Amino acid sequence: MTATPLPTIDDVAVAAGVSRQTVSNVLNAPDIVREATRQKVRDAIDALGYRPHASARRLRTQTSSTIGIRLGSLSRGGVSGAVLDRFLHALTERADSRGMRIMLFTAADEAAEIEQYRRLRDGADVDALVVTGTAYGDARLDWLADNGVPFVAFGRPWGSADLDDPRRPWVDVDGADGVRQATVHLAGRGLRRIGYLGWPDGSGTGDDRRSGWVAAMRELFGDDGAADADLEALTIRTEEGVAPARVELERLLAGGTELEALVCSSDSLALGAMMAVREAGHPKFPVIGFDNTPVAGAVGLSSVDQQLDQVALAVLDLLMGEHGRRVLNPDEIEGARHRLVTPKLIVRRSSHLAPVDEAGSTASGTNE
Amino acid sequence: MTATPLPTIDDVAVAAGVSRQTVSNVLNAPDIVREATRQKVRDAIDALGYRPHASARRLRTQTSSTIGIRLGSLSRGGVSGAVLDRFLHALTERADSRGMRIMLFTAADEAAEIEQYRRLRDGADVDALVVTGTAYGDARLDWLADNGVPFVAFGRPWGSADLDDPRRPWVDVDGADGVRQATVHLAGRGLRRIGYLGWPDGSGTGDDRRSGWVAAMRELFGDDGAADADLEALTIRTEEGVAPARVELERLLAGGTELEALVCSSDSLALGAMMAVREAGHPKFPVIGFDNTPVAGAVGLSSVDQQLDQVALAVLDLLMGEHGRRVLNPDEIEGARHRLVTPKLIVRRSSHLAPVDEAGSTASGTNE
DNA sequence: GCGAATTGTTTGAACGATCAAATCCGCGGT
DNA sequence: ACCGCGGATTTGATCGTTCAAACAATTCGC
Repeated sequence: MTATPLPTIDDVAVAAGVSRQTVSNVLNAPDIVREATRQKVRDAIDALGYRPHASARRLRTQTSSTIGIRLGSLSRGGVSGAVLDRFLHALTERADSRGMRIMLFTAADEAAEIEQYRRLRDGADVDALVVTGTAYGDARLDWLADNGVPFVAFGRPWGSADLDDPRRPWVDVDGADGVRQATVHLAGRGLRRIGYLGWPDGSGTGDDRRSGWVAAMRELFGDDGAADADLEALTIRTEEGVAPARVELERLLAGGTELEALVCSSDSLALGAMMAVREAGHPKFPVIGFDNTPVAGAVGLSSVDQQLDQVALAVLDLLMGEHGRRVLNPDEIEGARHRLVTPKLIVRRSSHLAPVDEAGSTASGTNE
Repeated sequence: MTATPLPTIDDVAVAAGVSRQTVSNVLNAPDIVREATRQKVRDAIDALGYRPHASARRLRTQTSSTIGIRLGSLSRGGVSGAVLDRFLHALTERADSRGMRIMLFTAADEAAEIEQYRRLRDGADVDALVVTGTAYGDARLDWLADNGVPFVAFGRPWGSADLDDPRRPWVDVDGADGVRQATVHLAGRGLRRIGYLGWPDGSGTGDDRRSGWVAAMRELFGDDGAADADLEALTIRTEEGVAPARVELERLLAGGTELEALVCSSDSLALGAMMAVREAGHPKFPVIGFDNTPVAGAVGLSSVDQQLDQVALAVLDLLMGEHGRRVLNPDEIEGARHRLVTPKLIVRRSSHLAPVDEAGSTASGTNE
């Protein structure tokens, strides 16, 4: 009843009447072995149910076919935590189709994360790492670049002097464009006083998103309606989270406002805002979020989708080349070392929490 | 500029003036090496920055210190998909503290999943697997049990004749108890006609949850108020999802109902119900969900939390023993081969979407 | 038809660790 | 002194694979 030992490459070799190496070649370089032999070996492989032992191969090739990614701590959950989770799904699927696997790890802080990088690298556990949640002057990217560990950041390395630095490859979502799409969409419905609800200045992502709104407003209404002062008046800043957004909007509504619609830098903020305006008796006040989290779908909130599948695809392209099946060394690279993915506005029309349609009609407008 | 080769155990041995094996012992069985030698070796390890090569160790020990888990396809996302994601977080953290890593994989269907199991097992990629989303007569569990692959299911193997079958270890959340807690909580606020909104009969999880409500109603109101017929009348069944729940409740409300509160088998259903009753002008109608997803927190929906961290802990206990640091063979086990985790009701009091407090007071009631 | 190039296959060595058995060492007992 | 004993340390073998070089079998050019 004890498990039978798994067949090794030698068992296959004997069964097929060839040598070890020939079996190995059938698996790794089929084109250099003669057709007849190849078939003979394949039959033996099938007959024995042979599978190469991954660890042995890794030891020999010094490669793991594995990509590591940190799964942040539970605490940081929140509504937006879902973005990382969905990225993870997409990455796992895309990686699988390239013969790669995803390994998770955790770390309490930046230092611990770098320590994990070191362990994973030294133990040859991973061929490359995916870094998320990049911040100004990210020490993790420096460490990885300095130590020659292949990686790609999801999120621009904002602090870096040169975004084109080939040593710091990245993929990011064009937040500015997403917010621009949302703004243009609202303007297309005849709205003019479109506000922006975002985070305090200083976060790369936040500033980028707001810039899309600023650009759209200028483009749409020119300098008369969208002078700096006007835009500043239409901007609301608050910390991330449903509650902060709601409190902030309640205060604003209490004081009276001319706002006609709101574009937000996250679904959390959008949801908080929606709850506040709804409470204040404006059932049709349009709000658009960012991230297209499940929550948005559930409550019918229009939102900008990050196209995480495209992001995952781009990450792998950067790590492995267009069609490669192994991670490339930093010096084997060619072409651009970064990719900006264009997000997509998802328009929803739930009439209960955020009806964005004009006067009861269910007419025109994109929908998914 | 090319990466310096990593130090091996031999380098350390030379530096410390001892043999390979002694270095190995310092790492794996420190107690059998003399104190003085141990320190000498430790110093050498630090000086060289040595880390054991994981693949080499795995090849020799035929062990991978890795647990595999399937990450379902993107499509099945929805609000409840978040449960798996949060479990994954918890599992990763708990596993890390036991020296284990989590490896992800995907599979389109059950057959493909079993094929992946085979690949992972044969390649010695994983020591054990965690199976989620168990269904009646789950072929995956049969395969794993038959092939002697260590695993634990998250979710009871409902179809199995014998839930105590030691060959099919499982961990699950006591859904019945969770729903019971929710029901008792509502009754404690003076409500009597507490309805149940759940899925169609036939799903193990769904039937289990409803049974908790049935038990609580009987216990609370005896046979007079909670005869089978009464309970049936208070039960609403619909497919999973926000929209189905909402439609169903709208229909119910249109026809008039005596319902005073609602306990639901998922947050999605609860959210749909909440939207419907709110729309119908019952801002204080209490609703309680299940799963405690981020959405629930965001909209202030009371919900039953699955205590996924406890689930993760139990999974590892079952796989590795109480304090072990390696996965045990199915025959090394002792004690119960399953664990039922008691969930915890999280009471929220957002007054906007589901105010459950009595007449404006913010008084008694547990909160987290 | 013979050496040279070409193609296909085999052989020894290595990857970096752990296991199992052998060796070394100090010490107490007769 | 000698033997035996037990703990500390070392030595040889091994895990399953791929690399690099050697070897065998064809084909090619003239």
